[in-house]
Amino acid sequence: MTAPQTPTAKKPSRIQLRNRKLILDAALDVFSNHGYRGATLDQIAETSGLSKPNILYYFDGKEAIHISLLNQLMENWLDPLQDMDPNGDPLEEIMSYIHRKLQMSRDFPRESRLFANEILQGAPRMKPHLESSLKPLVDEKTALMRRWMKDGRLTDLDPFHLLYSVWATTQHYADFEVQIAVLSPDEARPIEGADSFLDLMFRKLLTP
Amino acid sequence: MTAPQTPTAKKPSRIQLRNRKLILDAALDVFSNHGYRGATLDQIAETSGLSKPNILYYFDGKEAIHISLLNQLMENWLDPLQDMDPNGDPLEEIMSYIHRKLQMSRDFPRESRLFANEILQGAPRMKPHLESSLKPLVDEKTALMRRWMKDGRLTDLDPFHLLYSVWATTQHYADFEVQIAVLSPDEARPIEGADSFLDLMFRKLLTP
DNA sequence: CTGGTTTTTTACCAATTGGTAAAGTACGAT
DNA sequence: ATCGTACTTTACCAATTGGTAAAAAACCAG
Repeated sequence: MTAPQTPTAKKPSRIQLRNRKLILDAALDVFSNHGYRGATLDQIAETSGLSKPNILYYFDGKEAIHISLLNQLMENWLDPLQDMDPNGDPLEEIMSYIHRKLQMSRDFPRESRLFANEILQGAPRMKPHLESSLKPLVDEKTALMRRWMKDGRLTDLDPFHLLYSVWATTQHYADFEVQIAVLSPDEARPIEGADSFLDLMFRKLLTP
Repeated sequence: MTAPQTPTAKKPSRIQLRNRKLILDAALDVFSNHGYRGATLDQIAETSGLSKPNILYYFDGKEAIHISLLNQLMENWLDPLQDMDPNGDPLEEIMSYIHRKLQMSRDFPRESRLFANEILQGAPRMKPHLESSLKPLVDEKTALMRRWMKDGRLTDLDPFHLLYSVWATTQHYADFEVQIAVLSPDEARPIEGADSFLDLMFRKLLTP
């Protein structure tokens, strides 16, 4: 038999587990900073501390690494929206979604930028995922919001644009971090300020 | 004397004018879709209809083309903010800024993505510009907004985060166009909907 | 310790990429 | 028409990039 390549083997060895993690972490660094085409295997090799052929022993190629990262990302990315609870209080459900999204921009900026890069460049490797995973979830949650609105428990709004504006404002702090760092007053902690600003903004929007 | 290279000559000929425009337009296409490192001179050559050496006759290299685009971009980009009038009505000044920004996302999505790509990748070629051009302007306009707030003519808010949220929500429609196209109901015209949604959102935010 | 398996290194490619030299072609003022 | 200049093409590089073959080293069950 040939090498394990993609998760082929039943029992990934200790070494395999460690090295895959090393590679994916380095790749996340590189891809999120340069985009797919701007990233090189040599950079990933150097960042991970492994040799290039060694990296290709664990992954089928550059694209396979990228796809692996995107798959991994998609799972965590959808979590907060998934958690929006039909039985909760509408306003508070949405507000807590917003806060979680902002937290993710703070804690996982590389992931946010990886995603932004992929979408910016036309989502060549992720469009199928968007259609198969994200769209159904968004359809479900926009329907939920519409029900809340019809029942008079939430201000009437286009739920799609509401989602877009949440994504835009929260992810902005990760994706445009450099710009924000240049512009914000030196003593400011942008994300902290964003938390209370966005809370105010969306509360006003969602309250009659 | 050697070739004109960078705007060296006093009188750019008709041909020079046409070809420079061809090149920059093609380069805008390519850079905005693939980012700096992902773009190739060959792609720009093919898109523009000129040969690669011919392109290098008009520009000093790949980087020079990119820089030229960014410079050009910066001018138009700052216009709407520049136009925010200290003598106008605060609420209407800000609202019309928002609408102009959204219009630009609709009419110049490539420019928006070029900018987003550059910032996402750490603004290696634009950070100086951000500091020298954008920052002073932002400082001026945030000061203006603060004056409006102190005079009780505008709701009290952090003017930086207000700006960030305007940029985020408007540019999102250009930068994440693919995602929005996948998610939005087939018959929807996203940007039209955005116009009234953002109008409502920011009016509510800026009104007591 | 030993023999097979997994992991890593060494030594390479072929293709692509940004860029150049120099010869050839078109232009436009006289 | 013609001559100097501006423009374009042809024919190349050298460096980088994704990827491979195969030997060498490390690992580990018995």
